[in-house]
Amino acid sequence: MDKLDERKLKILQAIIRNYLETGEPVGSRTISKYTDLNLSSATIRNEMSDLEELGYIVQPHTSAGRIPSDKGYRLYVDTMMSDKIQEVEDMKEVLLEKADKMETLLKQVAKLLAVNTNYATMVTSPQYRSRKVKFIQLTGVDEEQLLAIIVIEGNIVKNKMIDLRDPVSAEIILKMNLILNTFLQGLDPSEINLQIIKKIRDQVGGYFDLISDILDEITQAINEEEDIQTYMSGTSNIFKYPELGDMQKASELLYALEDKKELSEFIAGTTGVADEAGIQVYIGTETPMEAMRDCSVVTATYQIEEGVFGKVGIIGPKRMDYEKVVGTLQTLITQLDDIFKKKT
Amino acid sequence: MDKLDERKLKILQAIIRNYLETGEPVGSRTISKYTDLNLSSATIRNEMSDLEELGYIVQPHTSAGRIPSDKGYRLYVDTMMSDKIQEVEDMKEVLLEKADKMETLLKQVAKLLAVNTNYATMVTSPQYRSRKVKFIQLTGVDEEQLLAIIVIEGNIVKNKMIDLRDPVSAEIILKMNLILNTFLQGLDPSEINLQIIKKIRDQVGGYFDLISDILDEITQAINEEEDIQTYMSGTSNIFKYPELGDMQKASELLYALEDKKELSEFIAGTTGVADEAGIQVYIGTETPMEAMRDCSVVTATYQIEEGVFGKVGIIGPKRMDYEKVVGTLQTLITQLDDIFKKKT
DNA sequence: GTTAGCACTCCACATCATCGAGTGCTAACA
DNA sequence: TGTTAGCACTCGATGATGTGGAGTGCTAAC
Repeated sequence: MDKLDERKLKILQAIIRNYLETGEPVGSRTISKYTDLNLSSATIRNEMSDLEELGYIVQPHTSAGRIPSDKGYRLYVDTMMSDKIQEVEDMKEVLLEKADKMETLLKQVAKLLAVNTNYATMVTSPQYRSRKVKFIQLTGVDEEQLLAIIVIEGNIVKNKMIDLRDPVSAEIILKMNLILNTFLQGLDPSEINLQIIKKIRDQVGGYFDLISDILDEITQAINEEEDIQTYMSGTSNIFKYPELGDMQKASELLYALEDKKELSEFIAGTTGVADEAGIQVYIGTETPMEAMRDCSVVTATYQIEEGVFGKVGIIGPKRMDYEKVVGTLQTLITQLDDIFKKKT
Repeated sequence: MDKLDERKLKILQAIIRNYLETGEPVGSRTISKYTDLNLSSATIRNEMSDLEELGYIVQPHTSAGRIPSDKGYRLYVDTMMSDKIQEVEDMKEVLLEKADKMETLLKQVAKLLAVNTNYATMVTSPQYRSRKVKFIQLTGVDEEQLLAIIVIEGNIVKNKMIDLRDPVSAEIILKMNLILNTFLQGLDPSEINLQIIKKIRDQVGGYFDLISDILDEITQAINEEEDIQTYMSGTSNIFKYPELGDMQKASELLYALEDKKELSEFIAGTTGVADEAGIQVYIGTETPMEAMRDCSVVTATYQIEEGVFGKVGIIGPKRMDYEKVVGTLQTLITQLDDIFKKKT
């Protein structure tokens, strides 16, 4: 039913392109000149009337030009976007310079993207699927404290300080190290059950309180909500787009962006992989967040290693430059891949 | 020269109080009714005229009421603020619940403050003055990687992964541990010089490359810009205050807030302790940041232990409720103190 | 099927008048 | 000398009004 003929497609594309650039409703005369169709404005008007009836464009009010509807944008990003390869400056170098630490790297990514695109960006820290203990190390720091280092599969390192009720000798610590590693290696938290705890206790012989403390801390460290951090940047960019910029909307939107929880859940949860590069586009009401009804969100997935991945999201007005955003994300993901591969 | 008599003070106070509440210029008639001075509006007008001449209040335009100037606010917070003790709900419990980790705790603090005050808040992570190595531990993770754990005075734990060019035996690792600790304990990075490196090398005998790698990572870990994190919350609150809320100003301000670097430098650098509780108030142009000329900033210092402290800042409109903010910060600081004391 | 022409719509913008809060000043009063 | 009532004046905020222009839809001619 929605079959659009060649000409309608061309006109729709022209409308969208133009609107993306100017942000103002586009009229029939503009299109008549803008395209190479050599049609008069009147003809265009007829076609536009059809396109409106089909729901691809809307009129903000009678006697204004047309702007794309969500449906129109959708068609555009799905089928009409030109794959112009982005000549984004090589981001890798900028990134590597600062890549001493994952956290810094991700912050840097968010910032870089924000500066490059002029939209708001967010990056979530990688989520680790596996939570198997790879390695545990207890070390006496001083008389009162024990440092527990837990390495989880994927080389995530966690440390916990454990308060000692009574001093513990170096031998005991060594012994515990051995025993803990023997029993816990390769387990994930759900597998650390009473039986295992009992075995450990038997082996150590005594120090019940201490063992409980230690095991508590270890399981806590592993489970630790794998604090999906979200790093944002460029939120103030939304002021650059008048259609988001009236007090009301801007404040709502910023408020929503600030509530990182909901947002990151949405972005992290964008599982359906739409695109070979894992890039997904959400237009207007396609996002689950009310405050974003006038926005579009583009997400991408970066992967650190098998099963360890995080998300990158760009939030902008519906009339965002999808080509550029998608292109930039593509190169970014590629370059991140390179970085992580080298690091491993 | 600026001696204000009792009556002028009372009037100024009334003006400020009123303006803090309403946010609108206050006229003479209002004051005449609002105060218990029993003076007619005409008299008030004369006094107001004087106050204006002295620079404590200004008129946005002829035939509008007066609003306090920065100087007026300053006088107010310095001498006229009532010390009404804030009956802030006990924040301790809320905080302790989540206080498993410093980072989470601080984020929580920022959020709590933002919700409580309806202003924008920021919290900087504690800064450690001393950088002395307390303790180093190398552990082989697998054939290719070595985990270095560095504990710095104040029990800051850092870890670094070190790629191994060739496998290293457990004995060697043990030996290195011993040697590294012998030579590096109690030193800060500036003291790790060539001489010491040479000594270490001599002792280990061989493994030159590895030792360089390890020492590199260690010094890097210690120096690591002690990433003064800043956690912000409630930035969208600024929309609640119309005087900050016009596009232009709001966007500037948000932009400035986003540039955490400058902001946190300012807030972290607020060294002069003005108040017995370490609370400082910056009004309007007293802040070093241009974008904040219409804002006030209140900062406080929390201390974790001797020499380890961080900052809390509240950013709001000049007509912020100073009493409440200062009060809230005071209780917050007290409660944080309690929390940290208990933890130690 | 396409186009020129035309009446019509509606927003954006500027102009204008009005209203009211608040001032400064003067003159009278205690 | 300090206080007050009265009054003219200022100036922003608000709303009504008018005008111009961009753009549409429709009709009739090509």
